[in-house]
Amino acid sequence: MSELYIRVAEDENEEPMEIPSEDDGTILLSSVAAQFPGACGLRYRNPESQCMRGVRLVEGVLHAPENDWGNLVYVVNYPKDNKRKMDEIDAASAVKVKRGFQKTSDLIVLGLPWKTSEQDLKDYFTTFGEVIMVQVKRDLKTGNSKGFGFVRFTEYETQTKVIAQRHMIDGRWCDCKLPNSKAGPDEPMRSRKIFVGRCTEDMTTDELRQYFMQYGEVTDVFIPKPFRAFAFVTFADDQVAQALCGEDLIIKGISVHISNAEPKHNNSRQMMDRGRFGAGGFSQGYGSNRGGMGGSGSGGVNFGALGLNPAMVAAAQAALQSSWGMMGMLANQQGLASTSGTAPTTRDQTYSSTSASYSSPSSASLGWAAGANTASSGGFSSGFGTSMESKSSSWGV
DNA sequence: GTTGAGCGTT
Repeated sequence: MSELYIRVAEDENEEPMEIPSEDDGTILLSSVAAQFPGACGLRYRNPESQCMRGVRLVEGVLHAPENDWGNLVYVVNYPKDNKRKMDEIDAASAVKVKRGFQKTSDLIVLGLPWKTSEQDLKDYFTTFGEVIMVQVKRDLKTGNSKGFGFVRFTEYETQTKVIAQRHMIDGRWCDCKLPNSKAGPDEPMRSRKIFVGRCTEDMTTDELRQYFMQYGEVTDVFIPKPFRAFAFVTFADDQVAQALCGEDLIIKGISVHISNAEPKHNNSRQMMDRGRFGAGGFSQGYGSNRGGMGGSGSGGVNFGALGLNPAMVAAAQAALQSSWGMMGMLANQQGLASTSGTAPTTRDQTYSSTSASYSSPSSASLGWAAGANTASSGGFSSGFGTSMESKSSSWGV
């Protein structure tokens, strides 16, 4: 393969480092982040206008301007320099400041190479901020590393930053988290966690992390296995999570829906109001009603008579986890049916139509309805079906 | 001497 390197520097006046590109000429953000921990993008000075320009970043992939990286030196962007969505989120930092001081805690570092020493750890983490303590846990007899350790920083801000990203340490990706054993009552992760519905199976945790990085620091990405068409993403800042709730975002050409991971009180109500779940919505088995819409689907948005797609079932199952009371109970019945093997057959159709059904914010509420219809049979092409199809062409799935 | 999700002898 033809190795192509582009020059990247922390600052315009700093010494650049060469970063390898991919075979298609793009550069992975992770490649940049491996050398510049915390990086969230690249920019460069446009020779003509002398203005700084951002490098296109799509789902963790950096694309060369004009399809040619040229001989420019690119400058690393860090989250704090991001002014994009941050306007809405400025209130968040204000709140954070208001809260005043946050105590730092030990962070567990998972995934360390066997050979990494405490000095290595300290050297690495010092690039983020002042380090109070590092430990590498070892077998007492052999002295061999157990592959994890701990680190503690002086500044809470540093801790937040470190938790928010993955770490390439001595050639392995490592994660830093708040230790479980000590994370007692003070883990109000709820408001910082979002539910990402309508995920597809090919979305990896890394991709989701890369995608959601643009909105703020991501501390965790969780994809339930086996595949259930949803994921949880946790941000360092709860305001970021809140700001995204209710939005429909496009990831890899697929429209995913963001909602709160723990809508305890009013969210099931909201979903009713938005027409996503009919009154009798989850009354029928998932696998038993394919093509069984017959005349009962006469224009109505009644899920009981249509097919349930995996995203709906998944959402319902997640609702159970998320203590959505009634919705959870109803969904549980579906869960038994759907896990018995019929889900994969309908998945493909459902997804193509699900993504096609996305056209504008106002039509988002039709999302699952259209998907279910299309997946059931060909019998539903009269109504708004045509407009859906015309729009589906713009999504190269 | 091996390992690769997890949770810290002192």
